[in-house]
Amino acid sequence: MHSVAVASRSAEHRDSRESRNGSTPHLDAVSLAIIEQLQEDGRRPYAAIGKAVGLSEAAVRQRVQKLLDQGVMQIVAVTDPLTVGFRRQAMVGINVEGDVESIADALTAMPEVEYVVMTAGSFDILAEIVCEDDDHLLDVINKRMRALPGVRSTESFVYLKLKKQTYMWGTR
Amino acid sequence: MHSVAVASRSAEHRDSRESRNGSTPHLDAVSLAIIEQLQEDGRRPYAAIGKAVGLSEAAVRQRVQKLLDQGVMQIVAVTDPLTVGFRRQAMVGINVEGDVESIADALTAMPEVEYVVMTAGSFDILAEIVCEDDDHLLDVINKRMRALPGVRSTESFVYLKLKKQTYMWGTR
DNA sequence: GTGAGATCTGCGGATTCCGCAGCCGTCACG
DNA sequence: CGTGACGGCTGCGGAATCCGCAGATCTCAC
Repeated sequence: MHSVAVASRSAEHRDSRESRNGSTPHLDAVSLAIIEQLQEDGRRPYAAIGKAVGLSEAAVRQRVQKLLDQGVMQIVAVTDPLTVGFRRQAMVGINVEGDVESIADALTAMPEVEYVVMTAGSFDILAEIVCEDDDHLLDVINKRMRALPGVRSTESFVYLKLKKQTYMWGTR
Repeated sequence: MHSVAVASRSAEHRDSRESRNGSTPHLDAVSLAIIEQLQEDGRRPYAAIGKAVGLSEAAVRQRVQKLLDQGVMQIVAVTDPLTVGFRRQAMVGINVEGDVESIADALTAMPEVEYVVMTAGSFDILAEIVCEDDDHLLDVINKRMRALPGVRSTESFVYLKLKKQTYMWGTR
């Protein structure tokens, strides 16, 4: 059993070395498994996770802490904003002239903007907005987003009903 | 101090009664505050939350359990899928003829679909897809989504870079 | 007014969290 | 080849947390 543990550990090292091609800080199979456990239940005890992935409780704790520190993962409560008092949400498609990334950064700085992604297709950027009411939504879109220099046009999709929202990738 | 606690409790009751107009199961100020605490840190101890919102540890535990059971909130680990090995993501705008909700339900049943929302605007539905590679993405969009009866057209926005992803509404 | 229901509190006992020391690999360097 | 630094895992206690339960209080309905 001891030799098995050693073998699996060196295998992980091989994995982490191979996956160091991208800019993102590696991620071996064990950390993946830990993340999957926490995607099922963000409060699952470290000992239970350790049993599931074949690691001691302390090792799981150290890895989780590292993943959090590195920003690879965050453990949070998520809700349907509509049930929490945010009446108006919208996805906004944006076309940009000039530097797309600087516009995206400007959007990122807005607290009402929950989600910003650069895309290929008929929009350069998609941004999700969460507001308390129509006035607030209108203000953000027309006064603040369209006022950014370089924003050529925007198209809004106001949310009527949220049907699905999961965070289970890797768990299927 | 005892009378103060009683007063605040009856105030909460008033809140919950007022907010019972929507179809969603109420949500008083204390539960809101608990959710905010867990949005900052999903593993925060119940006692610490209780101190912050003015409730005993056991009461916080009962409320959190209830919020989870009711599906109002979930405590999970969230990551940037790109760092976890899912190379291709896309937002897909969909136009529907006939019953929009049944199409949305069909999309919800697909494991690759992370996010489904019914919208007003030039799309009836927005769906976010998370896939491992281009083949997988192509398969989901062309073979499965466009094959649904009632789907008139789709437009895809492949993700190039995720710039922001937060879950802090209510905490600002 | 009386009982059902919901929610909060307080309290042990079991479980979990957390820091620390020690061990064992790998790697770099002389 | 040896040696020292470093990262990661284990095991171990003590402190903190979790969890179920019984009792109290308030509301609501009949």
